[in-house]
Amino acid sequence: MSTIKDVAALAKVSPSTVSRVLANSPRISDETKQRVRQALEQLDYQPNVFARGLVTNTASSIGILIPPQMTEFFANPFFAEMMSGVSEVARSEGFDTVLSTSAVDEEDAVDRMIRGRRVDGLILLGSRIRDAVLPKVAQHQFPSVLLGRPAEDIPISYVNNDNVQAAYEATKHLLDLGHEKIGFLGGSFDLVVTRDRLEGYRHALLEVGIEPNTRMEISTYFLEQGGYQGMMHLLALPTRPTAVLASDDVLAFGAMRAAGELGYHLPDDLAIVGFNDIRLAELANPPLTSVRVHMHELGVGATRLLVEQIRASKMLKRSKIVDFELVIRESCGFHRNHQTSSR
Amino acid sequence: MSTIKDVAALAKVSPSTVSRVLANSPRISDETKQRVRQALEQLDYQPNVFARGLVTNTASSIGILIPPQMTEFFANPFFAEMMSGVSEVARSEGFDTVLSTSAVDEEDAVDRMIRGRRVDGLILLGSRIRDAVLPKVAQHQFPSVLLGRPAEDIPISYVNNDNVQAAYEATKHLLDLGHEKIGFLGGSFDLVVTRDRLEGYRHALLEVGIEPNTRMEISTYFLEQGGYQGMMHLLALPTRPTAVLASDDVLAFGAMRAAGELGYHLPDDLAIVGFNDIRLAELANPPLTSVRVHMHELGVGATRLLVEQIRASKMLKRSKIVDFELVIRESCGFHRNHQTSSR
DNA sequence: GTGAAAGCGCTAACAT
DNA sequence: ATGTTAGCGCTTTCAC
Repeated sequence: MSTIKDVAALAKVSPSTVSRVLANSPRISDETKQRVRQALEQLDYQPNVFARGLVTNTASSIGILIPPQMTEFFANPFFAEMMSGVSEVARSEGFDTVLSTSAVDEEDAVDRMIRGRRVDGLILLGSRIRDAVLPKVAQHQFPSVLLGRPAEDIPISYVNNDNVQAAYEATKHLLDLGHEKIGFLGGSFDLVVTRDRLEGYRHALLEVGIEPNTRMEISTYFLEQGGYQGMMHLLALPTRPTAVLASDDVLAFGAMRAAGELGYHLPDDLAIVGFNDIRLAELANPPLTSVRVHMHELGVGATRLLVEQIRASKMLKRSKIVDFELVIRESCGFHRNHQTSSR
Repeated sequence: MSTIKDVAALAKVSPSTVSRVLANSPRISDETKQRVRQALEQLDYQPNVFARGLVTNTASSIGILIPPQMTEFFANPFFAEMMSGVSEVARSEGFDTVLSTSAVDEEDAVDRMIRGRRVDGLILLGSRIRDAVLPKVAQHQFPSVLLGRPAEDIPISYVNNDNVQAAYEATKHLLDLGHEKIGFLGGSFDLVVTRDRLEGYRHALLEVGIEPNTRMEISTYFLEQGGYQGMMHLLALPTRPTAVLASDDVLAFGAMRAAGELGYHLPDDLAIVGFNDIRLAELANPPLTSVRVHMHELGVGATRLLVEQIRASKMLKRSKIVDFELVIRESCGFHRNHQTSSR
């Protein structure tokens, strides 16, 4: 393993000169650069990231903070697509991507990442009410981007969908189809995304004079199994919903399975709308109407915002709202046209 | 940001004593430990990973090398589940997980990771014929585990399924159902996994006296769209297959979509078997028969093997074959029983 | 335009 | 049981 000294010796210059060539300093003569580069090549030199990091205080890597509860992170195609966007931008900007899964103590994980200087910036997933991580990064003024939006007024950059409006439009679609008993199937009510979608859902109902019924609003865990259980719950109600807005396609799939097992037929007996429009939504039986949120673009946008902050070496408060579209398929009636409503 | 010196000053000891307390050295008196720990706490000390890494030459992190072609990495639930296994073990063993996506030059990425000391070990994905990365890690004697098996005889640890046997059994199942024209839908023929599954498929055919027909063996890209195109190809053949073995559930989904669009009805007109048994296989229409490969366990096994090598600080040649099961569902006939055949 | 020297924060001999 | 010292490999003043 050759060091900068070895290169220097071979090129008959000092280590500092090699370092300058590495940084492509304009103050080094072309001739010397040539010679050093050749030595670099010959010794197949690779800089030691620790030595470099120790002096520059940068890690050339960004962290993805996966909340402890989010075991579903890896299971959900939503996150996978988002990650592909993150990874794409990170790589092209010269950053590695570090996954931080903090089983137990999330705050501790943040500390390790930030203060241990392991990463230069953080992408935060899934904000919740009274989130402890957000104030922490804000306090440290650590470059960070939230995927979602902060619940409280915390100065942090974020990339989000307009979830209130999206849920509003999706619910409106169900109302337009004549449904009056519409259920809501979401993740934890502590999650901002759940709250926002619930708000949009309620708003649509109220607008046409339907009083939201909390019995119809189910909070469950973000997995197929959660959707299954939630749907069983909804269908057991004295007056069951004829339509359901699921806050995630995977929940919708679970709901469809529950409905199927009990002999309900979609879309005749029951309409279902999902969220995220993962690739398999189209392949479900029947194909699932879903709100497309452009997951890849969310990841790209978040990472761009993050890199910008890292370059400026400070926390910025910026935000970006990514478009959505309601993709209408057979799961809530045979409107064959791929009608979209965007903003 | 407090350093070890600050802690030392506060606790009125030397930096080395603090370092020893951090490492929980038995040679430090309980009294001193107490005092140092209090100082640690008070200053909210976090070790600088670079300084530590520079001297210990360890990164406390493992890398996942995602091959350039594998854009499908993130899109495929297979990898997501595998990652959850990796991440689980890594975290519990005190390692961070670094994702390395090398758009262009994979060998270069390996160099950066290995020689830049960015990670202590590597998990390699998707080996292919004449893979350039494998010899490289072997030459460096760098702790690594391949997910799959090496094509050539390269001394490297790996975790794999018995893909030959799995494809054999899956094909046998189709033969037993009376099919004689069976197509194969796989990824690149350069991939060892494709070759192995193709071998098992051919073996099953030959065993009952059917000569494999290369026209029936399609190589496509590992996405739903690839499965769709491949299936279109197969169905356009003069004598179309009545059954298809897909080397991935996502391919199978694409194949199902193609069949559906052309008006074929599963399982009457066409039987399909997939690979991996991702969660959504059960939810497809009809539910997809698939070879369950225990993706999570593959990730766990690979990471355990890797950590072992890192601890031994050398490359080991060990391997582990993870069981598979053929999970029979409606996509190839109504054998309702969840019959499994394992080895 | 290039070299010498200091120092980033930590660990690990080597002392005592 | 604890302190002193050197040094990991690099960047960056400060000289010249």
